[in-house]
Amino acid sequence: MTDARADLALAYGSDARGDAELPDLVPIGAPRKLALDATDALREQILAGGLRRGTHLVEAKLAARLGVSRGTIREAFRMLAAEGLVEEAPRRGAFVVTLRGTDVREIYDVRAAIEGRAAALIAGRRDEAALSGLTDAIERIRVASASGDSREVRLMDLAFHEQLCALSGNARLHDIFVRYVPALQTLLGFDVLRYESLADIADEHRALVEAIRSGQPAAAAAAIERHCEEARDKVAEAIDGIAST
Amino acid sequence: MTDARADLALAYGSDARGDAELPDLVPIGAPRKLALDATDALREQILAGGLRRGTHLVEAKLAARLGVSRGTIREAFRMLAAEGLVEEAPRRGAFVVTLRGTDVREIYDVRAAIEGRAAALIAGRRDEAALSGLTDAIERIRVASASGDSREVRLMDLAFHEQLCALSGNARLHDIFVRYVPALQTLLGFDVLRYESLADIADEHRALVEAIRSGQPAAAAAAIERHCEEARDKVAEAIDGIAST
DNA sequence: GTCTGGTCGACTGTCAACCATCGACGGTGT
DNA sequence: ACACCGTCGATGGTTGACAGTCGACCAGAC
Repeated sequence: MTDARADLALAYGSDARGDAELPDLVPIGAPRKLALDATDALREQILAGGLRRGTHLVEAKLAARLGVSRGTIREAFRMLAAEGLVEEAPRRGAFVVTLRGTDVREIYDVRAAIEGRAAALIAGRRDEAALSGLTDAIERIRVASASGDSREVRLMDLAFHEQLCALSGNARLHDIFVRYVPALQTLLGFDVLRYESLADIADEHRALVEAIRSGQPAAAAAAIERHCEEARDKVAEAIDGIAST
Repeated sequence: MTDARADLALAYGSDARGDAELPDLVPIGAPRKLALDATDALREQILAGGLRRGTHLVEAKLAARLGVSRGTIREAFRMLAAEGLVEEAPRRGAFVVTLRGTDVREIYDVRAAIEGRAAALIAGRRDEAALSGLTDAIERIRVASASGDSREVRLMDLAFHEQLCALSGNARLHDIFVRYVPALQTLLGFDVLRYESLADIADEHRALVEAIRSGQPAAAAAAIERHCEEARDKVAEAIDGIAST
């Protein structure tokens, strides 16, 4: 789980975080399990669109293709299921998740709950370090939007929100975020809805950080929640529009 | 996962819920997987205290004892890990979770986030059916407290909070609640902290429902959050007190 | 006496092969 | 058109085996 979290973090760019490693070699990477590699491979395929929504994932075939045993694939399925990328139907197998408008709405409401709380925690603590971490994240959004790369902007946007959860100091909040959100975000394909103006994004987030900086947990939470709810409504509407496929 | 949810619900007494089954045989239970049985068996053992915190769970031994194969046990481990009852250390195995004060605090903050939003959703929807469902749950708390059975009161208390999440209409909020909370609650042993007066519990929850009934999402959320935070501080303090073990 | 190095058993991670059973599909008979 | 039936593919679960690691123990070197 910890590994999955780290991977996802990397996946959308927080590798650039300011973790300035201490003097020498300290931690040594945790022993990597094969099942995790399999999970990554499958996740990548799904998110990249190589496996379309609703696809039936056949254990044996994937095992053969990835060169691992069925047991390992099963393990990967379970992790992906926990991330919400795959649904398992007893006796029928695993399927690439199909998202409906209600799913999107639900997940964004979870986001509102989780991120709102995270913001409140940081605000209540008047955590300067966290605030500067968030400011850095905004800077990365700004850079991305200056370059005009809309996909990168979305990644950095998402990274900002993950930072928020990570910096809350509550590992479980962060866990939940990582488990539910990035997958969804990527499934949506980065272009369900278009920004009016890329430049506005950074400003919008700056306002959020200001709300947190105010030191009033309730206000901070409210700001983030509103942010999530707006996104929820826009995205869900867009999805419902397409869902007629 | 759905099954696990149902089981946990049963585990703390919502079997008494008002689901009055329709006429005849309708649903037929979903095909039950062996791994789920194993999960239940282990969970029960852990929660009942048969397996003490920190115990190393050895795959082969458990497999033999439960009469299933190692693969099945592994699957069970992963589910328990998702519920937070077990920690998996790569190459070293699975261990019964050891809770510290910070863990408790984290989980109660997750509760505040989740339940706060659930309350806000119900309030915003002015959902009469949900309100009456919650009222029923309170009634069960009252009955339990009248009987003086403090353990039963705790179960019904927890059931109330699960109802809140379930009735929010957001399955994912409910999922998160079920995954994080009941296990913790039970791990705490039902008696980390004593109620001053059992009778107060029902009243306290009645106030929560009134806040929801007001129809103001923010107020409803705030009430629940405060409720959770108070519990958090009390319980965490109690745990830290004992932790010197 | 403590630190180093090696041995050994225990356990996990993974694989391959196998079986019973369930579900979906397609053909058949009515 | 519809219900029945048999086949085929896939899952759920088992067994047995094996390499790599971890942890503990033991013995010798500094």
